[in-house]
Amino acid sequence: MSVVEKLQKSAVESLTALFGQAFTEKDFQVNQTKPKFEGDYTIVLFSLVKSLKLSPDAIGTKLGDHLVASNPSLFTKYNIIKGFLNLTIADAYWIEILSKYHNDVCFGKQAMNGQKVMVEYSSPNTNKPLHLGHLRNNFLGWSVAEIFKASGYEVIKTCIVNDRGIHICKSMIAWQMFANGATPESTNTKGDHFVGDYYVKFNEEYKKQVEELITAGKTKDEAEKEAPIMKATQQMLLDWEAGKPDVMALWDKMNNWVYKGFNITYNTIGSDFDKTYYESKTYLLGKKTVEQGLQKNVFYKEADNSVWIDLTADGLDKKIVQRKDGTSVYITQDIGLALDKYNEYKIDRSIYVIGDEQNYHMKVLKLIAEKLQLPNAENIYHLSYGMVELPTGKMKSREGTVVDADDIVEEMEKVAQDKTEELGKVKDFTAAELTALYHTIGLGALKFFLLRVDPKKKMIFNPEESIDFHGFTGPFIQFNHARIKSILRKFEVNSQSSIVSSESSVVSGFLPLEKELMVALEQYPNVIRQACDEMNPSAIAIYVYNIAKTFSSFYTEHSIANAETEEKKQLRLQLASMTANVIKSGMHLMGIDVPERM
RNA sequence: GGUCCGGUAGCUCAGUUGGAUAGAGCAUCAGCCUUCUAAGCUGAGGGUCAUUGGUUCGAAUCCAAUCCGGAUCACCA
Repeated sequence: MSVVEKLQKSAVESLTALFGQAFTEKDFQVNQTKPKFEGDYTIVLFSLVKSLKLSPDAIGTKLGDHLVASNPSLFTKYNIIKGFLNLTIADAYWIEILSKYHNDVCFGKQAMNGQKVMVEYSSPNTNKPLHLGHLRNNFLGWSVAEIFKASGYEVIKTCIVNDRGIHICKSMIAWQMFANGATPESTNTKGDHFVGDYYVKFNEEYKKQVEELITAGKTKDEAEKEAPIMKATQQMLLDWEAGKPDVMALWDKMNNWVYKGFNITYNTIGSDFDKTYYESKTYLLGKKTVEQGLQKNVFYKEADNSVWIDLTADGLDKKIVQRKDGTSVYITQDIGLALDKYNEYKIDRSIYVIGDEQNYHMKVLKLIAEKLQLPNAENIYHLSYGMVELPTGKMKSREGTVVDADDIVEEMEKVAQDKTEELGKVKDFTAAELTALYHTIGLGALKFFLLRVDPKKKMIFNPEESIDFHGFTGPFIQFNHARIKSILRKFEVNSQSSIVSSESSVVSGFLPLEKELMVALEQYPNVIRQACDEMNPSAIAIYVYNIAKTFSSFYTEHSIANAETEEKKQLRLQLASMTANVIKSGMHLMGIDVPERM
């Protein structure tokens, strides 16, 4: 039980004993006491005034007296200022609860809750490499999955690969036209970039052909429809759906190039999946669900044989779920996939990490799933995140303003290298150790940058200024971890060392910064719970930063090695050790490693 | 036009179910390395919380209207 929970429980008991009516913890609010006032936690008294018909001060005095008298081991004193009851928690209680928490939480001993959650993220297209927006998706999905794990869920990470459709055919056509048999190997190009280049070439050629046709007197619409390269692409899509062997072989070959490239990127950024779905397989499930929907009268058929659902009663529109030629559309594939996911894993919750541009689509998906009465339809959840934009607006591939994932990772590692060399603190590292360190710092900076913002909000990335390594950043936190580790090495404290016992004489009187650190450390489990409830890694990012910042102030103002007494030194070593553990654990939840030295 | 999301310091962002004098980082300015790693610490300046009205002991937070910005409303995925 956390300090706040304990306080709430005590206050409920005291109020009930004092006033003879039933109270719950919802009848009053508990906040952390603002630094300018004395105390650790504050009960806001205003909400009790009406039901008790007493002044805030009168309630506060009675409650404060009763709390201190009945829980002497928990509260030492109180004060009341303008309707706020500020309570001071006993020093010994901090030691006690921290020592318990030190064993429970820091080393991942969370009990499983028996629930299974699936997190789908990444969802790449196989016609172009990953960009900055994908990175936000990947980091978010991975982190949310880890936060679920830390909260006791069994987690299945999945990826749906969008490996079919007209856009894939564009790359294929362009390769046939312009490559002369070139391959990633022959050109020494990463597979996904290689294929992406042909996607770009397609668009260039298409644009050229359209302009030629317009010059020849066609309208824009006609030109766009009649451009030979577009016609060839549409024919290829039909051939693909018909399973024409040479088209299938080319498709297979080019997709494998892309997968090879993706795997390198995923490996670099630390994304991994327990299960990968391919749209080329799941789209076939569409037809079956449509038939079932027709039988249940959830869907209806138009005269031209196309199949629809009417969602106007739910405030949405009519949506097509199957074309008149019998082929399935986007939404139908997703329904099949949702069913498939459940059938295979019997999941309790299904999370989709997808950009907010698809809010409408996901709303429709969930609604249809519910109307079809698919198992667990109500537990489908769209974890919607905002787009990553440039200061000039959205990233546009046509204008060449897309920030490539591989490029940005490499750039961050380079910045980490420059900075590290400049500081010259790890000159004894081997080349391999240095490479690993640059990767840890560079990728850490990038991940922290993308995860520290509330997922729901769109965010702005300025490629002109590289990501900062100072202040509210990954490297700052990593730096503080390395600093602590340096001290712990010196005094041979390992992370398992037990905390100062509560009987020790050291427990009387903490410095403000010592207390601040303890209060913050104690909150870690609550922060994980909150991050899990909200599916929001930024709660972790903000928390871990605050811990690191508090430690940094502490470190500068007070010496650990030369503490006033041996007991103080032991206490500070323990606090430092726990801080390092919490930093490491919290950063891990965001997929960020912390170095021992930097 | 319908629906949804957003607007907090020059910039990027926090701000718990309404609570005390709205907070960080970057940038700017002034200090701090003989002492556990200065990727650091301390301090200063910087705000009409888009606007207006309402709800109440109390509103950045809840409600309504307005203004501005974005997303979406395909037999594309």
